[in-house]
Amino acid sequence: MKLTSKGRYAVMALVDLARFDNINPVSLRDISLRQGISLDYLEQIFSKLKKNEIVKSIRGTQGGYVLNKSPNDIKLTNIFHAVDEKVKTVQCKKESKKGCNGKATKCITHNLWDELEIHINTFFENKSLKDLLNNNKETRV
Amino acid sequence: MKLTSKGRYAVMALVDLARFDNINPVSLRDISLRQGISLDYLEQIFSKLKKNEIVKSIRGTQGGYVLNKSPNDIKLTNIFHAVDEKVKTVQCKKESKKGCNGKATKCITHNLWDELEIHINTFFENKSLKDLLNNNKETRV
DNA sequence: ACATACCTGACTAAAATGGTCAAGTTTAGA
DNA sequence: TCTAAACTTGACCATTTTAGTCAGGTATGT
Repeated sequence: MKLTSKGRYAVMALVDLARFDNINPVSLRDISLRQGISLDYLEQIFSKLKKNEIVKSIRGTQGGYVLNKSPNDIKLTNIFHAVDEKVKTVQCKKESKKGCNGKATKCITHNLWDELEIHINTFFENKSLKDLLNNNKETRV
Repeated sequence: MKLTSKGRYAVMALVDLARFDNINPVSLRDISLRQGISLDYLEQIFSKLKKNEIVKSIRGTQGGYVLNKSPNDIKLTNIFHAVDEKVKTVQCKKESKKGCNGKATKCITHNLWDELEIHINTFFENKSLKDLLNNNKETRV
């Protein structure tokens, strides 16, 4: 079980964005430089964040991205969902013969994964961008 | 973020084993049939479970595997650890220029992943095989 | 007009995943 | 003692996912 870097980058980029978007939109180029994330990759990520209305884009010179909601209203759940970083515990193959369906034992551990999923999602639902901002204020240069 | 089927199979197999090992050792062939898991794959998994002293093996005809501890003492943490199903949230590349080390911002989200890891591991540490057994008694045929 | 910045989609190398296959060794029981 | 059941080990492999890169765009402020 692991967290992919796409989800990680999304969070890092948004925290970065949240810090700097007070006055002007923030360009991906700046985020790329500050966070050490490939610009091309960032573009993919922000495309998804935009589709999910987490950020707004402003084109042209001096353009960039801006948060579309207050940091307090952007939960980690939203971010991960936007970039397809799902908490997949188990897919008991939907139509399969084996696994959850066919057998008498019926995927003994089914309940377990449900519980785990809830456990993790609760964590993400209770964390917002704002929490991360506060958390890191002292490390700001 | 996802749970691999290796970890899932390990748990399923051990629950199965725990149910049937009262008198005789349980052969992987039986588990394979009951749970619909490839025998060859089970062998890989049990090899690791044995190295981690979660099960014992008995060779020869009528041989098989037996739990090495009481179900109450086998936590999910132990199982996942045995089959290398780690909760990896983030590796801030150890010696890397980018990411956590070089930059002034210093991996803004570091604390977050630590918290998450603790959150998940707590869940696994508090779940034992016995919990799963009780949980599923009613579904037993 | 032109540089800056967003936008889009195709492509790809490398790693992880989810196994299979082959060739054993050990031991109970006929 | 012979043999079949069962564990043991390690190599191998196809597919999928990941983590990007590349190559083109399009929009817009100055």
